[in-house]
This record gives sequence, C-alpha cells and structure tokens, in this order.
Amino acid sequence: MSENRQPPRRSDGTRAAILRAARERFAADGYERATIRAIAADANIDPSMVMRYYGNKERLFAAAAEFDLRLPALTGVHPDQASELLVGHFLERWEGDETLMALLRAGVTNPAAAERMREIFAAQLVPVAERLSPDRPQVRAGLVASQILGLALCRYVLRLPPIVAMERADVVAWTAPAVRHYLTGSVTETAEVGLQVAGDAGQVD
Amino acid sequence: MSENRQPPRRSDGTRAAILRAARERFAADGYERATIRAIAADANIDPSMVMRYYGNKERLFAAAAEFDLRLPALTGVHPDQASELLVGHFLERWEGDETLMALLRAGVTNPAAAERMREIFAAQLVPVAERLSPDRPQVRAGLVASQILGLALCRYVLRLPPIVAMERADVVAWTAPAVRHYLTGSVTETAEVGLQVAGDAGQVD
DNA sequence: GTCTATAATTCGATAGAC
DNA sequence: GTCTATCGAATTATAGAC
Repeated sequence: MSENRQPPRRSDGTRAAILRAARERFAADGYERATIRAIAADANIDPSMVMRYYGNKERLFAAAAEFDLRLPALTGVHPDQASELLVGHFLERWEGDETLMALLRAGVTNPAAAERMREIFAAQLVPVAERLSPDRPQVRAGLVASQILGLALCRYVLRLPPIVAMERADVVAWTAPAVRHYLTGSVTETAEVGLQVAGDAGQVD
Repeated sequence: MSENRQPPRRSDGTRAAILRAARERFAADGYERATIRAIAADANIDPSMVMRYYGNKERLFAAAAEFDLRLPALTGVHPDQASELLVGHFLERWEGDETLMALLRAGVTNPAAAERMREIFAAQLVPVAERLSPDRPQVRAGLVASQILGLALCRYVLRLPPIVAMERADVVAWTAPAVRHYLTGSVTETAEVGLQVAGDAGQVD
C-alpha cells in the first residue's frame, strides 16, 4: 500500500493526527454527527486540511475505519479454550482500539461502514471458523459475530447496566460456551426433520 | 393513557399518519438522517404540522419509539421450549414492527433512544428472566438481550450474508440453545474460584 | 502547506395569514 | 387546523491569498 522508499513526508504527523481524531469522533458520535470541523478542531488544524488530505468525508471514514482484528489462528486448540480466547481477544480489541466502536456506530446508518464490517467479517472472522470446523463455517462465523457484536452493543454502546457491571472474566465465562456452540456444535436441520428444532435438548454444556 | 371519553379528534388521522411515517424514517435512516421534512412528506402533510403536534424532533421520536415487546409469560414452561419461543417471538416482532429497528438505529447515536432501550429491557425482558430463574435474573436478561440484539444487528441492519440467508427456523435452532444457557445455565464464579474460569484455561492471552 | 472567506445546501424551529 | 414564508444555525465543500 505505502511507498516505504521515501523519507517521511513533512506533513505525516498531521495526517496521523487527523486520522486519530477522526476515529475518536466517529466512535463517539457516529458518521452523521462526527463533523469535519470537530475532527479538525480535535487535531488542532484547519478544517480545510482534512479536505486537502482526504478529499471528502466518505474517504476520511474509509481511511479511519481500516482495521485488523489480529485474530489468533487457533489451529489445534480445544474448542472450549478457543472460544474463551476468542471472546477475550474481542473484548481486548474493543477496549483497546476505538476503530471497532467507530465501525459499529457508523455501520448502523452508513452503508459504506456496514460494507466495511461485512468485509472484515468475511476476510478475518470466517477464516477462523473455517479452521475450526469444515461444516458451514460461514454460518458459524455469522453466529459468533452476532453474539460478539451484540455483546459490544449492550456493553459499550447501549450500556445495559447488568452487562456494564460484569467483570470481564465473567463475560468470558458466560458467553464462551455459547460461542463454542456456534463454532463446533451441531443442530438438527429443520428442513430434514420437519417440526422438531434442536432435537430434544439443545445442550450447550 | 388516552381519554376514551371524547369523540375522536378531527386531526386524529393526521397524528397517526405522522407517527407511522416517523417510525418508518427513524427505522430506515436513524435519528440524525430522519428529517422532519421527510417525515412530513411521507405523511403527505406540511412539516410545520409535525412541530405543531409533537413540539420538536426529540418528542416526536419519544412518541414514535413507544414499544411493547408483548413477551409471553413463560411460567412453568420447559427452558428449552421457553428459549425457542423467546427467539421466535423476537424475530416476529422485529419483522412485524418497525419500532424495534427505529430504536436500534437511533439508539446507537442518540442518548434518549438508548435510554428508551434500557427502559424496555428493564421493564419487559428482566421480568421474564426473573420468572425463569431466581439466580441473577438481570445478568441473564442482559445476556439474552446481547444475543437477540446482536442477531437483529447482523440480520437486519448490517446484513451479514450468511445470517441473512438463514431460514428463520434455523436461526431459532442455532440460537435457542445459547439463550437457554443464559436463562437457566450456570457458570463458575471467578470471584469465588480465583483464576479458573469455566474450566481449566482461564487466561485470555 | 496552511489558512481565510465563502458558496451552496440543508436542517430544526418560528411567526403569522387564512 | 393547515399552510406559506422565513429565520438562524450548521453542514460539506471550494476558491484563492499568503
């Protein structure tokens, strides 16, 4: 992507400051309410500089919303431990990097942000599910995403009091079994069996 | 709530049309992008009528975002069946009423909408959890909310392809066991046992 | 490279005629 | 009750001086 041949451009610090301020604002306010003026003020520069460097608001967001989940491979790991590692890793990434918050807050109302989330899902989470199970890995990854994103939504965005109050270790202890079920569990196909869903006891533990 | 003494006001139809259009717009665009002008256009009236009836945008949303989940009591129902009924009921409410979509899309960026979601959670979902388990019902309800809202987020808002493609019955079959785990399952308390979380591998990294 | 000035829209909200 | 007209503020984006 970047030409690492040339010396660092003179305005490289400004670009980085803009990007950092943009992530903060998009994370806190979502796409619409995060204004270029506010981002520029946070970065201590003139609003026109943002336009000069990134062209328009859409491209600024695209640059600010690049993200690597840094998911571990988890090959050969026991499903129980893999699910715990996954949930813990997600919580760390959520609390340590504002980009995920920016993606979620913006993705709910901005189509480009939603598309970026689908890309991250397909390119980064689905491969992990594929390594853990050859059976419908996309569906499994989607279910894991639903639980992880729902958890982040309730804990960091909507701030439901009982979820906010939980210790991180308790969050992992509660949700890891569900994630394990999605990653490696099985479910009776309704199309084949008719009415019976989840057999006679959808065991999770 | 309403005085059912008086005859129906002459402008009662207009009020209802405004509310219906408001729900549509808030659901499709979120709080910021849903403009009073667009809502008025949908309702085939003048924008100033919206202001006359509801004062300002904030109160219009408050009126449009009143919602009853209509959750069944589920007393004396087997946990497996209760969780299936719950998930199925939520999916029906999501697909049959735009208010939930409006609440989710607005709640991510608008504090009043987020507060409304917390109210609905506390007043409508927590009591159901209390009827199914005396052990930490608020936490259990919160975990159920995280899975249900995450599912709605991925299926109806972000539209992750594998989740969108699933039949409703398959969604229920997959997620009901996780919801059952949250409603009636147990988890080793980290505070009591120290480091060990849900097994023998507690550390996250 | 950085900033001033401003164009061109769009929004929520108000005043007042009928 | 309904509408016309408009205010004041805020936004993205551009043009151009230094």
